[in-house]
Amino acid sequence: MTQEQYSKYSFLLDRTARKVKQYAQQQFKSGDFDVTVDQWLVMKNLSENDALSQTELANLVFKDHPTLTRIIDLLCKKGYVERVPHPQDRRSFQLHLTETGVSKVVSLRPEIHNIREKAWENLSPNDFDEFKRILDTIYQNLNGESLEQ
Amino acid sequence: MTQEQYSKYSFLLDRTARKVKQYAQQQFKSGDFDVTVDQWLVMKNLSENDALSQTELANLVFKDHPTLTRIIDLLCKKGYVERVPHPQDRRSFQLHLTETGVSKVVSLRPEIHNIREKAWENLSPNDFDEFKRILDTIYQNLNGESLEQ
DNA sequence: TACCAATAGTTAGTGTGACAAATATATAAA
DNA sequence: TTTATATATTTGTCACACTAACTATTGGTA
Repeated sequence: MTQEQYSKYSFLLDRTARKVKQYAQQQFKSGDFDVTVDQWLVMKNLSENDALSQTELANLVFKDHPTLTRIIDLLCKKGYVERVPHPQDRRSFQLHLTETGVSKVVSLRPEIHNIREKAWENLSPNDFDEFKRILDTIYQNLNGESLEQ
Repeated sequence: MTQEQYSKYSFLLDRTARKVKQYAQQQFKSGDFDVTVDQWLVMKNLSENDALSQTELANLVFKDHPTLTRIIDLLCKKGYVERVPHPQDRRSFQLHLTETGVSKVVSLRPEIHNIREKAWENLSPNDFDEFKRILDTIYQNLNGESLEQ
């Protein structure tokens, strides 16, 4: 394997990830879901874990704080999420889905599963295992680098 | 494999791709490369194919036209790329690297290979083949969908 | 108590990605 | 020639990623 190849694999990874996101976003749009792919990810996690702080949620979805702040802003505007002041710590909020937000998650969940399925056609169960193992290896190779410096 | 899993794999793919890009960008920054990861991709392709039009280049790097226009704008400002009017077609340009751009590519190429290599540690040659096959399968599953509608 | 470091979250700036619409030019058809 | 259609690029808008800088608050420590 020549060094040149490493850049090609990085490119391929980026290209495919963008395609997967773009495809999902197009389907979200044509289905009038009223949320983006990333907004959905946030709502889904909130539906499974109530009263998270923004920092806890950011760690769950692997987004940085400024990005999450804006996504939460948008979801609040849309009426799907509320920031509730933390009873003890005035710096932080407890996030939770509104009634509207909960029913949105319930109604979208099965549709989104169908959309996500499309990407994984023509792959075997073993392929999924391999794929996950390789992605995790790559992630770990690059993670924690900042601690070593 | 339950339906729920498909979303998890999509998430894992997105997370890893972002990590790979973020790691490279951090290294670019700490090395004072004066270009971003995507700007580098564009310059590398221009160094291998001179006098491309923006459309041809966009197809090579899988970016849409507005995105490429803005990346080229930035590279022109930095003095690495020039737009030369096409001799026959006044709508389009022939892109080429300036002298400065060429020497930038020459000097950065080996450093970037080292950076890219880091992501692929602890993986076997067979893993690379599998990874490429799976990524290509996913891409093809979602590509051309717009033609079928 | 007063100070100080750490933490939670926001804001600002830049770059990128996707999409729609606009402009200019080229090419083909009537 | 005029019209219609296609192509190349740009502009505008919204969303997301990352960095750096900032505010407010907390908690420990002198």
